[in-house]
Amino acid sequence: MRTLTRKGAATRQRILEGAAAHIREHGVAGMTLDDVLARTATSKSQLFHYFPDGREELLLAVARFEADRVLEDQRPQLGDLTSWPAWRSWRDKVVDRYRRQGRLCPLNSVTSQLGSRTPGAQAVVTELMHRWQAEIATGVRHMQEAGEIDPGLDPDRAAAALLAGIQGGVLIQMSTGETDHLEAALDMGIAHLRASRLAPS
Amino acid sequence: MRTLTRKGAATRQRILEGAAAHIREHGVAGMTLDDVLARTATSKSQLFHYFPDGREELLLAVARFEADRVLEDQRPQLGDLTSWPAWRSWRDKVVDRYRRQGRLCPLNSVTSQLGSRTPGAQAVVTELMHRWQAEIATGVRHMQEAGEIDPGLDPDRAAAALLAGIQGGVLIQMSTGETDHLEAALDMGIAHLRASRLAPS
DNA sequence: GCTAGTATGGACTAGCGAGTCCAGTCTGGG
DNA sequence: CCCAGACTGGACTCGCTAGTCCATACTAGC
Repeated sequence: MRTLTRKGAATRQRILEGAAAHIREHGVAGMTLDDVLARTATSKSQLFHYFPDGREELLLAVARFEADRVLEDQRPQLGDLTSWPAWRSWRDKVVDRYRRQGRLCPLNSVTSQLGSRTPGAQAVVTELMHRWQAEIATGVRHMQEAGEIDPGLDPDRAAAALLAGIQGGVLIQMSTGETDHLEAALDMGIAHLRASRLAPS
Repeated sequence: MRTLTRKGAATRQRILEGAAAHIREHGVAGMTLDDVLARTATSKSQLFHYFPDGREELLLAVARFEADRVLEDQRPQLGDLTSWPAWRSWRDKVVDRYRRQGRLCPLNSVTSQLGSRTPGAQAVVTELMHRWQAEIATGVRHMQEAGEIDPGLDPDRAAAALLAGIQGGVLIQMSTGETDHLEAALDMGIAHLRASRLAPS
């Protein structure tokens, strides 16, 4: 696997995306290597050729793949939180994204499977959270500069709280199937930011 | 298993608690039936005697066991959210509980393992969330009656948002090991309630 | 202290699924 | 056109683990 030909890269990608798709449908526990092979019309030797450490390496690759999608799916809104309508638009996009995704969260599934053993999975999630939080915080700072949010409010902490609300909303959705909590958390978080200018907390 | 003698009930309980303990330490994926047997000094036949459906039934029982603990661990504060210091005290208790628990969340672990297959696991979590949210909402109503929270605010929705923040904070803690997000979410949620009287959102 | 039902021990099975291996095919640079 | 190295097919091993089975030991009510 030192060098990949075009054909090889394509096969590797096919396996990766096939695994990701299967996990989105059946969860990690419901994914066997043979499932992926059948679905992607590949063979054992190919899988182990491109992912020498087997299942674990594949799962980690899927985690990275899914983590990248998360922020991308929020663009361009996430990077442009410069007005209240923009915040609203972002909020709607987040809700919509997770409503579409349904009850299974690939990332949560993967990380809770790989668990604490491998540092890799945790690292992927941690980095995702940091980047996500940073982008929200940037939005908060924009609004502070525009005089729309109390300048005394800590942008990182506000972003942390908002992010936690999103995560929890999605988590609850996985059990209930409803996005009520996600929406409530986002709305309350944003409402708090808007209100801060009037009544600093 | 129609009737249990005292001895039988004790054995069943030992198995259940042993499984719960093992899961808290190693996660569901890291739990095999033999692990539980070794740990609880019981035999296969006993396990299947008390949990005829085997692993799945045991896991479900553990889920119920853990779900019960969650709310109990927040008492008496959770049931007495009648003043701002009481809210603060509850907030501290929640943070402390999850800080102690560390990076592994048994419930999340179990449900994401049992996954969507069995309706049981989802039901356990859903019911826990409902009860939790209801208790928070009751606290909000108390404060509204005391004139400490804007009466125009929807208590259930506020409780939903706060609950989502908690869940997300805990989820993030599972990756990062830090309770920062949990604390930020709780603090922001409560701050928003307090501020609502001054500046209704 | 009899006996019906409960509790327990532990060997055994069966099947799944990850990972190995080797033999054969393709590809691209020289 | 040649050959080193990338790519592919698929049979095979092997460990692990859930679940079964039967023989035995206990217990409680009568």
